[in-house]
Amino acid sequence: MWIPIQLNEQSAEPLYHQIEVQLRALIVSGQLPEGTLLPSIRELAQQTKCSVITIRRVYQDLENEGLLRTRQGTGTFVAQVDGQQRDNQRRSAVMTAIETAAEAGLRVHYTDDELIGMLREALLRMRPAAGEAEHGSGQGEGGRQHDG
Amino acid sequence: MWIPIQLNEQSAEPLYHQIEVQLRALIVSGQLPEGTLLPSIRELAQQTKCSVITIRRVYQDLENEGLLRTRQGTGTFVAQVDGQQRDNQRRSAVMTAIETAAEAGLRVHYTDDELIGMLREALLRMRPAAGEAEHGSGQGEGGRQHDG
DNA sequence: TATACTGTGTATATGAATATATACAGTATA
DNA sequence: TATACTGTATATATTCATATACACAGTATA
Repeated sequence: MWIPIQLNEQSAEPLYHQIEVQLRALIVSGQLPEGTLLPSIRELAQQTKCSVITIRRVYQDLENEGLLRTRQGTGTFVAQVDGQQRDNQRRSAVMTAIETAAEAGLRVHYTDDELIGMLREALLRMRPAAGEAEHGSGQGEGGRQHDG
Repeated sequence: MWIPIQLNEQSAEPLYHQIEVQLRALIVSGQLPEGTLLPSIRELAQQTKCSVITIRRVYQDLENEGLLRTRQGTGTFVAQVDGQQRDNQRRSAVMTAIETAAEAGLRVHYTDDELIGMLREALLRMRPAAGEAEHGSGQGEGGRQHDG
C-alpha cells in the first residue's frame, strides 16, 4: 500500500504539514476515493522516513477535518463526505491562498489585470507544455518558505 | 512623523511580520519615496505599542533587503534602489504568493480558467465597487496625511 | 561640554511548534 | 489463546519564533 507523498527535507515547512497538504489534496480532489484504506501509520512512517507519531498527527488532524475515519485495530480510511462539503473544502483550500495573494497585490497597487496576468504566467510556468511533448526538464519547482 | 501601519492584535501573525509586510509595501509601491526619513524606532514603537526591539528588528530586516538605510545617531531612511530592482521586489513579493496559490490549485486539479475565475472573484470582493460611486483611490480608509 | 536625540549589542524570558520513544489498547485471525 | 497487526496516550526533548530590558555608542546642536 503506497500513496504518492513527496517530502522536501530542505524546506522550512514542517514534515507533518507537507504531508497533510498533499494527503488532503489527494482526498479532496477525488484521487483517493471514499473508503480507501490508507497505509498504517507505521507503514507511512517508514515510507516517509519520519516517526509514527508524526503520521499519527497527520491522520488525526485530517480526521478532525472530517476527511478520514479511523478504527483502532483496523486502520484509517478515507471518510465519506457529501460532495457539496468536499467541494467546499477543495475550494476553500485554494481560495485562502488566492486571497492572500490578492491582498499582497492590492497592497502594492497592482491592477486586477496585472494580477491575473501574473497568475497566468505562474500557471504556464508550473504546468509546462500541457499538450506538448515535454518529458525531461524538471521545472524548478519547489522549495518555498512557509507562508506567513 | 507618522506612517500608516495597522496592526491586528488578534491575528496569529506576529507583530514584526505584520509591520514588515506593510512597511515593505509602502516602500516598494513608491508611497514612501527614496530618502524619506522614517520615524525613529522609539517613535514607531510607541505608535504601534510594541517594543523598541521589535521595531529595530523590522528596520534591520528591511535594511538587509536593501530597502532601508540606517545611520546611527541620525535615523533610518528609505534607501535608493534603482527602479528595476524595486520593481523586482514589488513583483516578487506578489509572485511568491501567487505561486503558492497556483500550487494549491494544481494540487486539487483545478483548471487554469477556474483558478483565474477565483482570483477575479476574490479581487471583486476585496476591492468593492471600484468603478462605481466611489471616487478617489479608495485604498486605505483612515486618512493618509503626510507632512514633513 | 551638556543634553537629547538617534541606532546598537548582549543577554534572556517565554511559549509554541516540531518531533520523538515507549508503553498501552483494540481487532482480526490462525 | 497466541500472534501480529491496527491505532492511542503519556511524557519529553529540542529548536525556533517572538518579544523584551537595559546598558552602550554615534550624531547633532545649543
